[in-house]
Amino acid sequence: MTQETIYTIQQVAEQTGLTSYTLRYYEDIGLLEPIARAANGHRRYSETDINRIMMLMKLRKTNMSLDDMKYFISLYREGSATATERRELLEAHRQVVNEQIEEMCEIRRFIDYKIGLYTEEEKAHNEQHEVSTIG
Amino acid sequence: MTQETIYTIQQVAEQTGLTSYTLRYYEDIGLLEPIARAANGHRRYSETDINRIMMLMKLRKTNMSLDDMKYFISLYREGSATATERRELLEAHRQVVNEQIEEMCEIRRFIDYKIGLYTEEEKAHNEQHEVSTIG
DNA sequence: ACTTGACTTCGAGTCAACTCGAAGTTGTAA
DNA sequence: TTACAACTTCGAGTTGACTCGAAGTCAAGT
Repeated sequence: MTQETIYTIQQVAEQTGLTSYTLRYYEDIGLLEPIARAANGHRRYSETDINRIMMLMKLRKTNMSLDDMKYFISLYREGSATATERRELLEAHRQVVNEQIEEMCEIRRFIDYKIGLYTEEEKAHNEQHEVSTIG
Repeated sequence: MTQETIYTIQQVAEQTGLTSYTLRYYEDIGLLEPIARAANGHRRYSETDINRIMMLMKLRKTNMSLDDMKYFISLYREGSATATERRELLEAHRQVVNEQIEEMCEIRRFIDYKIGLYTEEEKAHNEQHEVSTIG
């Protein structure tokens, strides 16, 4: 039995960037398994818990809702029988992520175009300024 | 003076995918200029209005807040003197968008990795199933 | 003349996702 | 032993971004 490193809620907050409020909230709504407790009742997070949190953060950052994440986690709890459905869910989500990336790239091109226009506008403005300085 | 095409709020809603509620809301909070009115007081959107809306939607989709968009628009109203600041804002936002894209791509790789694991898990599960079927 | 339907304003309500505060407990440090 | 900080639970409050409904106006169609 290997001795697993454990973390306090504050340590996890620092590591993940989530607040302790959010960590308790995620546990309350069932996104995290009930976290192990020290003798005094304080939470003690394992590496496994941290991994789960990291995974949730990745899904969150790609705009998956907490409800959808809850559903995914519920499948996870049901064990290996749900592996196919989980894979299908992930595949669907990958598609969503792909579309988001594609859209962002398109918008980036738009922003580049806009920046180009502004650069011209500034040039015009500066020339205007030059004239009024000269004239 | 060229005759510009004009649109009703419903037409704009259909074109943009925003609701008429949202269009009025954006105007209320100052993201859009006061929209021109027909004799009966109904809004009549110009191509210029539509372009502004499209731009706002792009910024929104890249997670710019309404408050930040309001600030950008306020600079826009102040005219060509603010061109430099607007360009700088857009450049900063492009950076934000770049980081979002980068992060999304990273998460996509993670999802791909996870899908790989599930595919293996499914294989194991199926072999297990085979054994119990045979046994 | 009258109904229908799309609009108008304005204030209030909703929703997701946190975020916080009060009141109480516990372990360490002065 | 007493102060202090970090935790605990639980319910309530906040924020951002809409979303809606009530009450009224107006033009067009029957």
